[in-house]
Amino acid sequence: MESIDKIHGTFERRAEQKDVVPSAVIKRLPRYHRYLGDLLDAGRLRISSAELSKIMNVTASQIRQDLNCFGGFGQQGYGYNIKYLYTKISDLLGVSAGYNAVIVGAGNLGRALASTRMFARRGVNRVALFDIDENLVGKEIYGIPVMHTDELYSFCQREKISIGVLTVPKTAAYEVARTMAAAGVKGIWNFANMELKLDDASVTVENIHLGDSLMTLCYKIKEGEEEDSCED
Amino acid sequence: MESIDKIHGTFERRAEQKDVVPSAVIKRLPRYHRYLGDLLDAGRLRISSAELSKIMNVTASQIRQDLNCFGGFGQQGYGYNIKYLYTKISDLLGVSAGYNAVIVGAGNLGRALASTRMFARRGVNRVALFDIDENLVGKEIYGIPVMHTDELYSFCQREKISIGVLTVPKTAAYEVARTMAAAGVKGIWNFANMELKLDDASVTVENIHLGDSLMTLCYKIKEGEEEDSCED
DNA sequence: TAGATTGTTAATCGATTAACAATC
DNA sequence: TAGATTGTTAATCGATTAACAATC
Repeated sequence: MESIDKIHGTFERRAEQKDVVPSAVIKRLPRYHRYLGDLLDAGRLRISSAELSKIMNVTASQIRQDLNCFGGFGQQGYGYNIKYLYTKISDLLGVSAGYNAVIVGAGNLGRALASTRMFARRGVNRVALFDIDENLVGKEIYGIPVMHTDELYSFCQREKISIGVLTVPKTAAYEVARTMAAAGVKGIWNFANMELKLDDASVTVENIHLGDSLMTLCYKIKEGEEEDSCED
Repeated sequence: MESIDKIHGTFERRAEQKDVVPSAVIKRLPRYHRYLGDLLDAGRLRISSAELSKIMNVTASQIRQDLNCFGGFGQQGYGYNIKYLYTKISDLLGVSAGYNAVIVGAGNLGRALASTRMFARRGVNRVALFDIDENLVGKEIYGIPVMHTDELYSFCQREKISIGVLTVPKTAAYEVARTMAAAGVKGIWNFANMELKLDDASVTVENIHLGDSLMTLCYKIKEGEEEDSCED
């Protein structure tokens, strides 16, 4: 049995965030979170930077450097307590903030997102779907009520919605986004295939560009083909 | 009227790819492609690195540096010919290779992807959907035939499929991926919410982690909130 | 205590920006 | 020609890796 209490005491004392966290580190946090979650599911209690580096295909040095931006999470001679580390990264990423989200656009994509456990796993509550299709309004999809987009503004205000998921066609994206921003929504997750720019600096936009990813895949395939033929 | 012929002659002479293209540049290419496409749609003929830098929110220096990795695309005193640049980047990214793709998993996500013009715009042909649901097999979704997953292997072999889009549940992902790899598929676009690792080095995997993006959004929201309260 | 493994400094590497000569 | 703007070099900045003393 591990002496977890003792270790935690040590952790708590030292855990202080450094001045500025490099953006390169922030970008890697979700991936750490994912792998630590898997290790936790597998029943693992602790891990060294060396072992984690093998699993994640990065250098052990980078892992230690990264995790140290937020204060001493590890313990010399022992490694990292997985549960503790997972919780700390969750906190850092705002997973435990319990944000409320609405999904605007109940088409295939909106429904695909609504159906997953992605939100719940990250502490985000999907409280409603919105659409302009009268056939859908009033129904439930995967247990989530569908409301008319006309009600979006008042609903977001009333229910303290922090996250708006945008799965409407490009043409409607700006209007919906501005409505949500005006109603106090703090983050927009934009799937509308365009770079959404809002004047309101208090609203964060995360643009998803699946097309870019598809192009990167094409590039890599093409690269592979060229390498094959480079036999001189 | 622009003297495009003369400029193109010059371009062709100089357009030689440098030794190694930094991965940071490759990552940015799809974004250049997107913006140049928009400019093209807007009927623009040419653009300077200075103007493009304003639109794209990057430095003009970076644009010139990036585009120069592939040879001289621009012309001093003139700028860049948008059409020419767009075509060149398309070629670099493999858009003009005309790859064939199948989508495996005809659920909400598979259908959402099938319905978009994303593939066509990037020169990728969606030739078939695959599912194990007998109610769907034999039907068409958005004009694309749905076939049974049992036929996946022989179909990919016969129809020279280069890209496999994976929108099946996590549990089925590895089996489907290995089937496709064995049938000669060169790239797998993986939406199965897990890091797919294949032994076959000739197959490229592009993992989509929407959850990571959602977490990044949560982080940014949390950041914004903290800034507000930092008024000392 | 001895072994293991972190935290942290210093060295290296790569990416970005600035500046300007080349040239259209 | 004069003005504009690239291509390219050099300077700066940030991120990664290596190494090892600190310490559990």
